Amino acid sequence: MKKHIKHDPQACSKKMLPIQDALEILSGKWKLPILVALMFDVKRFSDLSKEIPRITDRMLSKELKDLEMNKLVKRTVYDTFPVTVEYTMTEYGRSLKKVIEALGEWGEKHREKIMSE
Amino acid sequence: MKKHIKHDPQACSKKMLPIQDALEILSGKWKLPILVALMFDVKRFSDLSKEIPRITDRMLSKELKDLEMNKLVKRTVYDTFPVTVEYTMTEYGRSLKKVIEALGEWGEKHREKIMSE
DNA sequence: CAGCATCCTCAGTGATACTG
DNA sequence: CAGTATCACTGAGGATGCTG
Repeated sequence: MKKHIKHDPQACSKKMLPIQDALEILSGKWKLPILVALMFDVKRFSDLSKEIPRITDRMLSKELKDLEMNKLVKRTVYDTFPVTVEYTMTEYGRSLKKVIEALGEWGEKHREKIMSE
Repeated sequence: MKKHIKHDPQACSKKMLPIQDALEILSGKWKLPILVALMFDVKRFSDLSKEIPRITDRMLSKELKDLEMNKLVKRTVYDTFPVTVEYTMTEYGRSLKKVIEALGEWGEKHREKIMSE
């Protein structure tokens, strides 16, 4: 029933934009590792650098800026010498957890599916 | 309480791989538009080409191959002249719908959040 | 310590023309 | 119709060295 309904591709495109926003925010090689690293603890720049294998300072800096712009991560500067900077996942950032879990669960099943040929 | 629990970054990395698999499968400029186009209807190559603005044949072909490799899409060739090829979303492909919806819902809220500054 | 500036490489994508 | 072949371009990301 209702097979005659026409699915407007334009309407679909409107739905697509937020999906692509979300994908873009998680896209790139380092966003997820950084978010995971900040999921449980506040970390400093050098902590993240050590904890995330092979990331360069340049990329860490750039990705943290992106995440900060999207309000997923908060940057706090302390007036010490040399300066200390702490990165925290915001409460809003934690709202991504559900999405990430959904991705993870599907990915898990996908691994099984593909491995079993 | 339980603040003293140490969160093993190695354990986290293991969790991360399937998440990144899922992200990779949806990554790129055209995967989502193609999946959306096939969500409700079987389509032929030229249908998809028309329906997805600005996609080139080259990319359409490549992305369809990727999706087929991941068993999200099925390719059926009909022995007509010239040949006819149909692309269908598999049942398995539909299992992505929940994930995509999760992304979409978060993306929706994110738009509001960012727009409201 | 927490980055930035510079230069470089390459995978992803686009443009165009061609084919079974 | 349903692609493939070829070339060209761009931007993500890497390497290295420098700085407040």
